[in-house]
Amino acid sequence: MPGPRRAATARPGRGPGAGAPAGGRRRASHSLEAVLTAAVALLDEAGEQALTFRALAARLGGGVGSVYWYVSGKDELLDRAADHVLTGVLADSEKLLGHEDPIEDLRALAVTLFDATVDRPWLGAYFMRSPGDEQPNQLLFFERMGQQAMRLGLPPKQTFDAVSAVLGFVIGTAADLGQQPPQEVLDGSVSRDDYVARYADAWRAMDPATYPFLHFILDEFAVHDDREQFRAGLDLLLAGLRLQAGG
Amino acid sequence: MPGPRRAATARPGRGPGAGAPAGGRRRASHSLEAVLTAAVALLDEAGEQALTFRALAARLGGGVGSVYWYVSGKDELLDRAADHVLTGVLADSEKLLGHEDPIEDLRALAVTLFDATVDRPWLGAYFMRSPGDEQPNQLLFFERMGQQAMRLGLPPKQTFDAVSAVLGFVIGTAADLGQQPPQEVLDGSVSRDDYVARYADAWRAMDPATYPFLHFILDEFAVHDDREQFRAGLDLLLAGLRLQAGG
DNA sequence: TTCTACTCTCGAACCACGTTCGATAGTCGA
DNA sequence: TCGACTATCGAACGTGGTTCGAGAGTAGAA
Repeated sequence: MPGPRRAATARPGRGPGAGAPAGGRRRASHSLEAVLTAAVALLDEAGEQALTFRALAARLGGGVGSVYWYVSGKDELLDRAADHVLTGVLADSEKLLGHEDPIEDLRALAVTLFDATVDRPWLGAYFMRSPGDEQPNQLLFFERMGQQAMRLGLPPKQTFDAVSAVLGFVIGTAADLGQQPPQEVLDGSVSRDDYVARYADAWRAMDPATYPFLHFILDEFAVHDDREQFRAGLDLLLAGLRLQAGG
Repeated sequence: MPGPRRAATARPGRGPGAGAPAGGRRRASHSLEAVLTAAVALLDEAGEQALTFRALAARLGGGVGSVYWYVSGKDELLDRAADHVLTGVLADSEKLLGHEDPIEDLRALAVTLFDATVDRPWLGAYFMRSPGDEQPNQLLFFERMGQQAMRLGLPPKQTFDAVSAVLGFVIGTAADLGQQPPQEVLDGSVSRDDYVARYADAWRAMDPATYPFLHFILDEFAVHDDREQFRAGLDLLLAGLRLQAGG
């Protein structure tokens, strides 16, 4: 077997990816950074199914086999790609902290994470995958949320439960959203509003006697905003937490 | 193309799958029911990756192509399989309703759904997938939860948000759990406790100064129970909801 | 300079899987 | 007996993950 699994340090040879040296050369030169950036680009542009080793190699201007020098397989590629974008999310979230109320900081972290995931449906499914060595930022995010939760002065168990709950809620809601757009919405051939409206119409046609709830919320569903709905749910959860913290 | 997409009624020909008629016959005889049952069995026994059309056909004692008469492809197979198990979950949950407090009913539904998913990690990822024609039970579950929520007397928007939040939380936490066991735990070669303990040890070795939260909850993490933790989070969410409902 | 060792690239080849398609068996009603 | 329709079957195709061995490029030792 080859010798992958190296640390994420810079390569010794040439400068990473982008810079093109003077003399023309045949063989392409990559780096973990370049591989992950290209992978994320593919993912963002056309979704999870678009990320294939062949497409990735083509984008890097190299051969399929080369990618395997940096990652052991597709699982690790996805894990690292997910963690790669988390780097930016983590950095953005730093600036939002510093409220006097720890729950406000918790809310800021949750919202930041959620917003990042709404724009990247593929993220949802992968950022809680086995928080091992390949996903340090995931662990860092967990830690960061925990630090805010600790300020509530609750015992370890309740603090742990609270952070897990918030994280689970963020991931669940985000993953949920990410799975819905089938294909037409991604293409732009059908707008999101039309897509939602189509569902609303289908519900409208169902029997109101057996589906009273569906009809009760029909009009709200037709105009609902995912981000706003997430915030509403988060507020409920945080209200419960505040209650538990006795304040 | 063949003529799939038929209603889920019984076949006319022979009795479904199991029963072996008198005269020996060459060709196998299936049914949507048999296909879904076999699919769920494969999924339960060895996880999502074990469900292949060839494995499924072999289990049914037939050819690969036959399965395509009942489902249009793998996506629909998964959707229908997920909805198939939901039938049972839905039935079980019926018995648990009838509390005077609607929030207790809501809790019962959430817990039932969660418990069903913990035992079937593959479910988590699939039961919120495009609630279209292929997943009637999903919609029914949504409706069922909504009916309880309506009893709180909140306006449509808040009722809708509340149900979405609870469902998102259940799915997120369940999916989260389902992804963790890598392979060793499924084989039984490594017990769940050992698996958790291994993580705890890894955390213990990290710098307490940069990871204060990790160390704060370490001991709790080592002995935590997933079901119990889910309930704790659900309680927070429902407490927030009760607050919103005004008592 | 030459040799050697190590890092990294490359793409053909292999294999598993989803899916298609045409052939064909079984069954029912005319 | 003859269609027409329902179902089954498996060879074959295309795609995508993964392996492997051959080699290019570079750095340091001899």
